[in-house]
Order: sequence, then structure tokens, then C-alpha cells
Amino acid sequence: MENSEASPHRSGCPINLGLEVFGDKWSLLIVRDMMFSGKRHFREFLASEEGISTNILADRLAKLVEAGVLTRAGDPAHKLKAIYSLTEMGIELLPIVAEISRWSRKYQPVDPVMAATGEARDRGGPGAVAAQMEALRRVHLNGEI
Amino acid sequence: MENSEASPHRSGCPINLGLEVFGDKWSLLIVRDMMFSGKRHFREFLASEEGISTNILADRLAKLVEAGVLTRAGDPAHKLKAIYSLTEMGIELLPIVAEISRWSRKYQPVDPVMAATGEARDRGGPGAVAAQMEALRRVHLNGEI
DNA sequence: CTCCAATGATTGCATTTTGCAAGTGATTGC
DNA sequence: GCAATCACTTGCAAAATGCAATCATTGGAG
Repeated sequence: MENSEASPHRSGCPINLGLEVFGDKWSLLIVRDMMFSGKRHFREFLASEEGISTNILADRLAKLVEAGVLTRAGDPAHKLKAIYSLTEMGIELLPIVAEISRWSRKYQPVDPVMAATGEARDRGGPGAVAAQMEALRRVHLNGEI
Repeated sequence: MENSEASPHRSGCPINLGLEVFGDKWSLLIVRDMMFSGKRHFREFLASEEGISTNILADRLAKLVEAGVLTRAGDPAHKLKAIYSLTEMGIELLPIVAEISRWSRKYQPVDPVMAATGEARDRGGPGAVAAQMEALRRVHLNGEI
């Protein structure tokens, strides 16, 4: 948690720059948990089925906050509780997550239960993703974007 | 390059299963090079701006072939040359790549030159991705899917 | 008050992955 | 022949990851 802007990007290619932010096995799972399970607290992310460890989770949360995908705030009721929110930048990762879901449901041995939300989104047509993003904005962005 | 099917997936979640295939900093760059630069040979991937090293490239190509995203064949003209092709599964990664491109062009300091192809695709409307996939099928899948 | 469980982390250490340079064996061009 | 080119492989240092234990703070119970 120190360097503010020393980024020597590997290249200016859009695909590469995206992968530099979330191109690992954990970051998008955190985003997924915020989007589809309403998780906001450290302990909640820790409880996910994939079993992320505390140091990796702390590292990824810090990197996502630094990248501007999440914000971190103290819970007003519990000073110990940190509460994480998606930014507009984070909410706009939903189309990417939705396309990954669609690809995996077509080509990977997904759990039918876990595939249900994605299938419902597909049945909802093109507007479903936009509607889901609007719902996330109402929860994570208190009015202001 | 040995275990054929011992995969104890971290979970059956579609997002997770996708990330297990291409959730790293290099795999989607190889796919990108095949899609947008027409690269098919080891040396061509090696020449990309991001500077992948030979062992990582060999490892990723093997993993992508094993996952069914790519196929590997000997070049009939040059026995030394291996030629890699996208499968239908690989071609259908284009919507994911396109959404990553769109997100990065909105939120990351992309190189305007490299952003041009993505911008053109966006201007082409919803059919542009499908058309690009059709073009890839004609090059990579000789008739048969 | 004191104790104690719960919070979001940090630390130490073994294992795994990555990055880099050099080398390998099989072909091809001259 | 003989150097150049091809797709890799190998060795080794550095970085990232995984795991368990631990930390400091806080809020609540007694």
C-alpha cells in the first residue's frame, strides 16, 4: 500500500490493461460475490466456496480499491467492520462477468444450481444486464456516481 | 503435461470455471493475438509487445490446447512449424475479450492506436462481434466446427 | 471495570509459479 | 556441410501463493 502511480504497463493494449487489473484467479470472484451474493465484509468473502486465504484476500481487496473498482469504508455501526462497495467502474465489470458465465455454461461442467442466475439473465434478454447494473448502483452508489 | 482428467475444480461456479481456464495474465493475450493479429506460430506470439517468455508461452499453449480452446497441428509446408488454430470454443471467447476491451477503453489509459479496432467494433453495433466470429470460423475451422 | 469473542487484517514459512538466459534437437536454406 | 530457424526445454533466482498462527482493536457480557 505505497506506490501511487509508478505503473509501467506492459502495453497500452486494452485487453492487457484489463488483465493487469483483474487478470488473476481471485479478483473477479470477489467482484462476483459482491454482485450476486451481496457480500460486503472481509469475513463474508472469506467464506466463499473456493477458499481464498486471508492474505490473498487482503491483497486483492487493497489492489481493487487502488484500481478504483471498489471503495472501502468503516461501518458506522461497527467501527471494526470495513464495508466494501462497488464503484461505477466495478459495476461495469458486470458485462464481462456475464460473458464469462455464458461461455462457461456452454463449455464447462458448471453446477446447475450456480448456473441458474446466469441462465435467468440470459432469458431476460439484453436489458437484463443493464437492469442488474441499475440495481447494483442503487445499493452501492448512494445516489452519486 | 501429464494429468488428463484429475481436475478437482475449486467450485462449479461458472465464473470460477472460466477463470480456471483463462484467469491469468497471459492466456487471453495469446487468444487476442490469434483473433486480431492473425498470429498462428510460436515465434509470432513471442514477438508481442508484452514480452512473454518462451517457457510461459509453451506452458500456456499446452494448457489452452488441453482445455480445448486451441488446436495444434504441424504446418504441411514446414515440418518444423507448429500452427495453432482457435476452436469454436476459443472463437466464442471473443464476446469476453470484446467486453474487456470496452471496459478498458472506458477506464484505463489505453493506447489510442490499439483501441481503434475495439472502437470500430463498437460502432458496428451488436452484429459486429458475430461477424468477426464468423470471419474467424472461416480462417480457423476449415468448414467443420 | 475485566474478560472474551469477533473484526479486518499481518507475519512466517513452505510450496508453487514466474521470469530470464542459455541450451536442445530437428529441419531448412545456401 | 554448416549456419540459421523452428518449437521448445532446462536451470536457477525471484516473486507470488497457500496455510497456519498471530495481531491490535473493539464491542458486549458479566
